[in-house]
Amino acid sequence: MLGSSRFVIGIHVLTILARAHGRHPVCSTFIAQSVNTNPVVIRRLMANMEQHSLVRSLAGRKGGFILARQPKDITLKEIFTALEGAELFRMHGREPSKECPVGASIARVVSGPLKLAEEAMNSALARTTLKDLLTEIPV
Amino acid sequence: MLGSSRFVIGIHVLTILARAHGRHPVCSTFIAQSVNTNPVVIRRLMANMEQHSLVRSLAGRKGGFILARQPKDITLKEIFTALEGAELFRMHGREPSKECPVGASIARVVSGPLKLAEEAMNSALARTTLKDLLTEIPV
DNA sequence: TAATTATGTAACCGCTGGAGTTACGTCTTT
DNA sequence: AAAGACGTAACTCCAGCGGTTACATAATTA
Repeated sequence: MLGSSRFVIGIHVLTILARAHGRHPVCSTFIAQSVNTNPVVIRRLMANMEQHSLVRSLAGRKGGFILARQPKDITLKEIFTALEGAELFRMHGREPSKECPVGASIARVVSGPLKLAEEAMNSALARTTLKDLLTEIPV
Repeated sequence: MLGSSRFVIGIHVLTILARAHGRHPVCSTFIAQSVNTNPVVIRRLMANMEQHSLVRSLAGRKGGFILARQPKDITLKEIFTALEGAELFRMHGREPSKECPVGASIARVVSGPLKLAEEAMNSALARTTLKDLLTEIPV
């Protein structure tokens, strides 16, 4: 299982922004109430998502967050990459023994199949956009 | 990223067993040296893998672990399921607010796409067997 | 211009889970 | 009966996530 719930929270947050898209910014306090967490937690997520050009922040009174792009152009894959990082599989904590033929080559041997699996997951995530999710949520 | 390195360690361990397949059991101490960890860590992994019929343990002197099936019939998908559990994505830690339309429906809306992504990853992992990995490791 | 209300971020705390280790009971072979 | 293997409990250490408070900074607006 993933180490954190940042991905699902990120989808939640961006779906809220998609609902307000083109109308008004949404502040971290409002979002935090929907997610049932602290506003600072939301702002920390937003920092990552702003770096990946998913959202923009507007400072000052009447500020908040808005989508940086159209809901139809933002996919779950991008959200995942922004919040969970590129690496899906955690490798050995300590270096395996180079004395053992398996230990010496396992990292290389395993990298191909794991990369394919990661790409398969990313491709699936890329098929869903925020707009897709929005259509399933009542107005 | 995944919460643990149990999956990659599991692949490592089973590859060692595949190399000895049909010849002799391998003890947890030997495996632990290759993985560079403690024998107990290995035995704990093995408990899960035995439950999923990937390995069998032989007690007593000259005991150890052997594959429960042929290397060509054990896929990375099974190893993943045995060691990381079925759930790939971690959901909200606290329940979202039901007052907000997004909070009230996000879990349901997101479940479909996430399940597809998980299945895509599993399908990719199912395409690699222990035998495939073995052919890439020097004798 | 001053009050209000946002974000940005540091700092700290508590909890959980993975991983490492020791210890010991049990089982099978020799 | 001794040796050497697994099974498992119990303990520790540590990293990372998530929650919280606090405060500097920025932009609106009365």
